[in-house]
Order: sequence, then structure tokens, then C-alpha cells
Amino acid sequence: MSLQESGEMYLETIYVLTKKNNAVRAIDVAEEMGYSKPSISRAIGILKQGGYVVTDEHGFLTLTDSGREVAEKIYERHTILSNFLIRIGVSPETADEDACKVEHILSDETFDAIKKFASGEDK
Amino acid sequence: MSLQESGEMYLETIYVLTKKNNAVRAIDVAEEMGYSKPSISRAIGILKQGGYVVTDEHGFLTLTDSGREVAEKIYERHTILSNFLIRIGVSPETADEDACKVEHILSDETFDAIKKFASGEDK
DNA sequence: TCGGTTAGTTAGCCTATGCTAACTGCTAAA
DNA sequence: TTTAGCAGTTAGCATAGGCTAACTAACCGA
Repeated sequence: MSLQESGEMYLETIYVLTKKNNAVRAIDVAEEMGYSKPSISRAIGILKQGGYVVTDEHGFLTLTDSGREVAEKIYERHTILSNFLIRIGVSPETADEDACKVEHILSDETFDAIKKFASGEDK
Repeated sequence: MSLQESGEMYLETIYVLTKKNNAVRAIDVAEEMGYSKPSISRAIGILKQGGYVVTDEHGFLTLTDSGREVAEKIYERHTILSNFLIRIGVSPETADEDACKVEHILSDETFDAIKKFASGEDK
């Protein structure tokens, strides 16, 4: 079972919440993403099966190495993309939303190009 | 019934094929997009219901005004985006693919920004 | 005229991903 | 101790959008 786009989104959210809050439960992910509990429950189940997440006896979520790897990649993409958009004049809110939408689907090649381009612009 | 992302893709394909070939049938769309005949048949049916496309007695497809409006918008986005990506170093094939993926989902705000940015770069 | 090819449709399957309703099971307060 | 609320799960629904199988209908060449 390979990871779907939504799976990446869940991993990214867990990753971000973990940086913010230390302890993250399914319900926190639900609130953050605006989804219902059952949707989260199923999604987490799939991520567990895939070895991306583990839960302890209290229901706290931890990313595995492979889960964190995916989450970090997506998060990096999100950051780069959203910064790039802001720099060309998009409002921070829209930049964030649009980065969310495309961070999962752009090719590595395009991402590298944007990254290179954005870092060149900094100078 | 509002138009889904896939609907926009179908309209764009019909639009592009019309510019290339004059007469466009469902089967041509199927071949261009790599989808099966029934998938196209259903999609065209939905577009007809929505008033985006009409068919004549021979099965030739024509976009209505509203269909063409959507198609042109998407096509313009595709062009701008793909040109932008090529300019920052992405290969034409990948640029084309990635433009396809995101042309439907980026906000107008982001698109305007990219457009403005790209035209500024030209000088 | 008959038989094959081609285009389109119908029926129905599958997956991903959202949802609600309703259950379980723990914890904490009265 | 009993009950209320919270977290999580289970069951099952819906939609979008792919698919195959199998049908129809038109057209064309021998």
C-alpha cells in the first residue's frame, strides 16, 4: 500500500502538531484538519498499517522514521512554496492554502527548480 | 452541479483538440487523455448536462460559450504556468505535466501573482 | 447483402476519502 | 458508586472518477 496524498497531509499535520505541542492525539489532528473523528481514526489506522505512525497505550501518536521522513519532505516543500508565493505578492493566507494543495503533487524536478530559484532570489 | 476538477480537464482537452483538428469526437478525447470510452462518455454526459458542451448528430463535440470560457481560462493558466516552470529550469515535459496537475487548484490570487511575476521576468 | 470495424452507451465494479450514527471504555466528579 | 463526558472505533452512506464487459447502431467493403 503506497501513501496517498491525504496520507501525506495527515503525516504533515502530526509532524507540525508534535513540534508545537509535544503530545499529539487523534482528536488533535481532527481539530487541526477540521475532519471528523472517524475520518481521522481510519486514516491513522492506514498510516499505522503502513508503518508511518505508532500509538502508545494512551493514544499518543508518534511518527516512525519513515513517517517523519515523509512529513519533513512535505513540510519543507510547504515552506519553500509558501515563501516563494509570498515573495511574489500572494497574501500569506492564500500562499499557505495553495502550498497545501500542491505540495503533494508537484514533481521533485519542479520542486528543486523552485527551491533553487527561490534561493537565488534571496541574494 | 458545479464543475469538478476533472470536468475542467475534459473541457481543456476538447478545446485544445478543436484548435488542432477542427472536428473532435469523444473517442479523440479518450485517446488524448488516455482514458477509456465509458469514462469519456460519462464525463461528456455530465458536461452536456451542465451546458458546457453540445454534440451534433454525428457525435462531434462543440464547446458552448460557458464551456469555452472555462477551457480558455484553464488553458491560459496552463500556458503561463508551464512557461514559468520551463524558464526556471524545469524540462518541458515535466513542466507540462505539473502545470496540468495544479492549473485547476491554484487560487486566482496566486495565478495573478505568477502571471505578473512571469511577465516582469520577460523584460 | 452480409460481416467486420468503429463509436458510443449502459450496467456495474473498485478505490479514495469525506460523512453521521451509534457503540465502547476510561476517567473524573457528584 | 453512579453517571457524564471525552476519545476512539465500527458500521455503513455518499461522491468523484477511474475501470471492464457487453450491448447498440452506423457504416463500409467484398
